[in-house]
Amino acid sequence: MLSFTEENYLKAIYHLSEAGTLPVLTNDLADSMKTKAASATDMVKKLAAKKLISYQKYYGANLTSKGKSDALMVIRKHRLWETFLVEKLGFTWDEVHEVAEQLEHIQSMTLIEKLDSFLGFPKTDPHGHPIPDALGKIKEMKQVHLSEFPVRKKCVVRAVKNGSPSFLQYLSKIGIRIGVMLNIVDKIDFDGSLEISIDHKKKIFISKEAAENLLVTE
Amino acid sequence: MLSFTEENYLKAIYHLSEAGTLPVLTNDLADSMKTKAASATDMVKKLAAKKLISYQKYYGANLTSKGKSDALMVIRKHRLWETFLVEKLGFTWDEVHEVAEQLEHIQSMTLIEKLDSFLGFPKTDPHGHPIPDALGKIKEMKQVHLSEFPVRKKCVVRAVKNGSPSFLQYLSKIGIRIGVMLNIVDKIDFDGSLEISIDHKKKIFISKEAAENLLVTE
DNA sequence: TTAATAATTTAGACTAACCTAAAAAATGTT
DNA sequence: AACATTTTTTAGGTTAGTCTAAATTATTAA
Ligand SMILES: [Mn+2]
Ligand SMILES: [Mn+2]
Ligand SMILES: [Mn+2]
Ligand SMILES: [Mn+2]
Repeated sequence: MLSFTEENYLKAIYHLSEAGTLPVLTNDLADSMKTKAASATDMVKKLAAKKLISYQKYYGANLTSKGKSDALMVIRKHRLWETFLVEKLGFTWDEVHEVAEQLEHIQSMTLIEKLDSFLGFPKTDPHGHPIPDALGKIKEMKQVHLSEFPVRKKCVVRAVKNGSPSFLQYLSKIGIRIGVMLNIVDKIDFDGSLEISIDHKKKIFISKEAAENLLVTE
Repeated sequence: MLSFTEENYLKAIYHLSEAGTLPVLTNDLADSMKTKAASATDMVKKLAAKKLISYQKYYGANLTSKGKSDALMVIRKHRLWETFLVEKLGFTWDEVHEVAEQLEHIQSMTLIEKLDSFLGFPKTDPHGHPIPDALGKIKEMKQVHLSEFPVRKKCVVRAVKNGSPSFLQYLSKIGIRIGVMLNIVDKIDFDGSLEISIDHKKKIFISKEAAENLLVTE
């Protein structure tokens, strides 16, 4: 059985290999875990000994298929709990991540399957992120960053990329939620900021950085 | 902030001082924590340094008022989660304890208050045990062991004393649940076993030990 | 009231996860 | 190709929680 820490490292390696390039480098892993490179080295050695990653000195780490499915199970739990907190307990989407970081480590298959059923087998979490199924299969969605979307063509917000509380609170404040319809009215060359309309109603300017953290589809 | 282990020790000290005589002795604490006396000694020293218990060498430990309220908060969480598992997720009463042992350590006051509200502010958990309120106040119930109850006088099952899965499964099998009406038809002098009727219907014999672990009221 | 027994504490050691500082390897630059 | 810089690993140490074995204190019995 894995410790909380081992589970957190596996999840971090998964997310880093999703985002960046393979293999996952020690310094990136240490940053992501808010720890030091020496500690990350200790842990990758341990995970490699458990065959959850393949690891070569000075080269980096890659999840094995066992490691990947363990990581996906932690992510499944995290996202199901976030969904529970929002849908059933009335948390807002900016409050749930921290609590889910703890709940994702509860050890009980029965619990997570019953929770999934209680929630009606949701496909995505409150941030629009896909929830892996009981077998660890995750449905990749072909979404594009709002910053790359064409001007004057309506799109729907599907997910946030950066899920930090401050970004989520900002989105709530300006009326952007999952499912909302956007339209890029104008793109400002100077700084890459966008003038957008939200649900055909109010127009507002958002920064390039904000637009890069919104995932949309047609 | 307390570690999982510290919380578990505090809870054990609370339950031992509830059940037995004060102060709580090292060996009893070690047994209850399924560890060794030397480890229990280490921990009582630490808890005493944190002013959660008073402790004198060779004498034993008593909770301070801070220690008691911390213990009661863990118990509140444990019992609310057990209630959630049974009421909302469809667990049976013999399955929930182990999972609640993990869930009781999740750190979030907001979470537990929202959970309480979601459950409709339950007063007791699935085993009939009282749930401390948000201030740590616990409502003591004047219940009596079925083994001490008079013959041929109807009573209602309010709680189980021993909550082990095997006892709970046995109770389910013979149709004893919280709220069921019992009547002692006969008391067997030989071994203290009881012949009882359940809900005015079927009659059955139960052992003295079983009767000592059922709490009833008139 | 002394001796035997039981309970408790101390001593010393282990593991997981972390740290800092130093050494080694890889990478970049002239 | 040689040197400088960055990245990564190793060495050695810390803390929380555990253990076994030995020492100490308390309790019971002769
Ligand atoms: Mn999250
Ligand atoms: Mn999420
Ligand atoms: Mn329980
Ligand atoms: Mn209970």
